[in-house]
Amino acid sequence: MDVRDQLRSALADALAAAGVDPVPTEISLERPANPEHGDWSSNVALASAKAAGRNPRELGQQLVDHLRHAPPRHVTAVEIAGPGFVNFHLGDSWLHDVLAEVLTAGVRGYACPDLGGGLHVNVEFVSANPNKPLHAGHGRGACYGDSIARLRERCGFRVTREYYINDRGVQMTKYAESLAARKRGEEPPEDGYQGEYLIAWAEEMPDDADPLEWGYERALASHRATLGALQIHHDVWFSEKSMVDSGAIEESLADLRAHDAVYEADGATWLRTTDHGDDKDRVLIKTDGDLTYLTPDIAYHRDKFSRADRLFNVWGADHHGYVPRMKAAMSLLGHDPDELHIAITQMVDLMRSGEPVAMSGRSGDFIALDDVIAEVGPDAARFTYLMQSVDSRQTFDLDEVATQGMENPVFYVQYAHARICSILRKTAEAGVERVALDEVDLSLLVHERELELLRSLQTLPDTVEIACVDDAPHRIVGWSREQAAALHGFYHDCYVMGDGVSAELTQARLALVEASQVGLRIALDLLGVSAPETM
RNA sequence: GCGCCCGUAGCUCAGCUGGAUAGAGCAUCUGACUACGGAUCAGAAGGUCGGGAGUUCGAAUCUCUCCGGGCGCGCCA
Repeated sequence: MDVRDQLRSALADALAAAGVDPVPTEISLERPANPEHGDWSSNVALASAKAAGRNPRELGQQLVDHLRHAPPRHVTAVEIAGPGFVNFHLGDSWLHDVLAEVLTAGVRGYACPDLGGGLHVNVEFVSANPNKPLHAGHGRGACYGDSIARLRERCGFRVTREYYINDRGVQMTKYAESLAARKRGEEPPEDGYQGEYLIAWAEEMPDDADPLEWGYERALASHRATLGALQIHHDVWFSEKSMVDSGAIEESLADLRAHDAVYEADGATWLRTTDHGDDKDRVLIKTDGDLTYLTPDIAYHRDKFSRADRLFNVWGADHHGYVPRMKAAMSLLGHDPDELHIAITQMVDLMRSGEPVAMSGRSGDFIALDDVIAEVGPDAARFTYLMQSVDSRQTFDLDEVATQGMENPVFYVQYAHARICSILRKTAEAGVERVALDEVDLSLLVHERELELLRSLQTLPDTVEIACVDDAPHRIVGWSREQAAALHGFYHDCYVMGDGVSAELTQARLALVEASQVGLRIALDLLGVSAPETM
C-alpha cells in the first residue's frame, strides 16, 4: 500500500477516535515545501474543524496524540504545527520502498495511473491546409498534440492520432492555379499563394500532372516528412473531400435536420447554435448554395464521434472563437459537449538573438518548421515547444535552443540520462557483477543526494496524472529537469564505485541510478524526446 | 463594445481543484576537480506575484473591478 494511503487511513482512524463524525471522505496529504514540516503533511484538522465545531489546533493535537500511540509504517514522528497542520516525519525506508517499486514496475509499469479505463480518445492535431509547408507555429500544436496522445496512452486510454485534411474549397483551387502559374514561369494570381516554396514544387511537378492532385499530394508529403522528423505519426489522415464523395456531409445535414437544429432564412440554411450558448446562429449553406467551412467540419466531428468515445482537438489561438459553435453543433446532434475537448495553443514568437524573425524572405513566408528542426534538432525543438504551458504565448529563440550548452535544458536532461548509461557501462567494464534487487541493501542509501533523487522519483506518478488530467505536458518537462538536477547532484557527491565505496553500496547506488533512468525514460518518452546512451 | 488567453526576479518561465518562509533556468558575482563524462556541483544577490476590493483561520492561487498585452468576433477557410 502506498505510504499516503497508510497515512490517510491512520488519520481517518484518529479522526473517528477524536469524535469527528462523519469522518471526511477526502483527506488531503501533501509534501510540505519546508523540510522542517516533515515528509507529509495534512491540513485535515484545519479543514474539518469548523464543521465539527472544534478548535483546529486542539483537534490537530488530538489526532497527533492518537497517531503517536500506533504510528503507521515508516513514521518516525508526528507533530502539530502552525494553525493545526499534522506533520509526519518518515524514516528513509519509505523512499527505499519507492526505489524497489520503480525498478519492479519498470518503464512500462511505473507512473501508469489508469485514468482512461480503455476509453477511446481521438486526438486531432496539426490539420494544416495541404497547400504550403508547415511553419514554426505548427510545431507547437504538433508536439503538444503528440505528447497529449502519449500521456493518454500511458494513462490507460486507447488513442487515435488524427489529421484532418482541408482538401476542398476555394483555397485548393487557388493553390492549384498558383502552382500552375509557377510551372509556366509566371507569377501566381494576385489572390493566390505567393510563397517561394511553390517555385521549387513547380519544378518538381511533371508536365502532365494535374496541379491540384499533384500539389495536394506534394503538400501532404511535405507535412508527413516534417512531422516524421519530429517522430510524430498520425494514424488517420482524414480527407474533407472524401465526405463529399461518401455522402457524409449530406448525412450530417440530414441528421441536424432530424434534430430540428436547422432552419431557412434570408435564402440561406442556418444552424441553431444559439440554443447551446453560441453568440449567434451560423450559416450552413450559403445563398449561392455553397457550404460554409462549418458544414463539413460538423460532418467530420460527427464522424469522429462514431469512431471514438472522446474527441480532443488542438487548435491555434486564432481559432478559439469557433469553439462555442462546434460544441453547440455537437450538442445539437445529441452529443455531450464535454466529450469534445478543444485545447487552444497560444502563438509562438520566433526569435533569433532577441530579434523577432516571424517572417522570411521577400514573399513574407512564415519560417518553415523544417528550418527550425534543421537548426536546433528534433529533440531540442520538441522539448522547447513543450517546455511551457500552451496557455501562454511562447518565445522561441532559435539561437538559445540551438545551443548545446547550459542555457539549454534539453541537453541538461538528456545528459543526465547519458551519464547514467555511462555509469552502468563503466561499472560493467570494471567487472561489477549485479545482484538481484532483493539482495541489494537499499538501507545504505542515506545520503541527502540519494534521498533527493528518490523523493523526486516518488512524485512522478502524481506528475503524470496531473499532466494527463490538465492536458499539461509541460509538467513532465518540469519533472524531467528536477530529476536531472537531482541526478547531477548525486553524481557530483556520490560515487557509485571506487575507493571508499563498499561493494554493497555500489550495488545500492547502481539500483538507484537505474531507477532514475527508468524515470527519465518515462518522462522523455512522454515528451517524444530521445534518451541518448551517449552524447 | 463582446469573448478567450496572458501579466510572478534584469530575461525566459514554473507554481493556480487555497496552505506554512513564492521556485527554476539564463544573465551577474563568489567558490568546488589528480576517480564513474566539468555539457557538472555549491553559494550569493535579485520580488509591491500588474493595481485595488472581497471571501477565508490562511490568497500568486477563488470572486469582482480596473489597467496593460496578445488573439478572435464573416453567407472567408
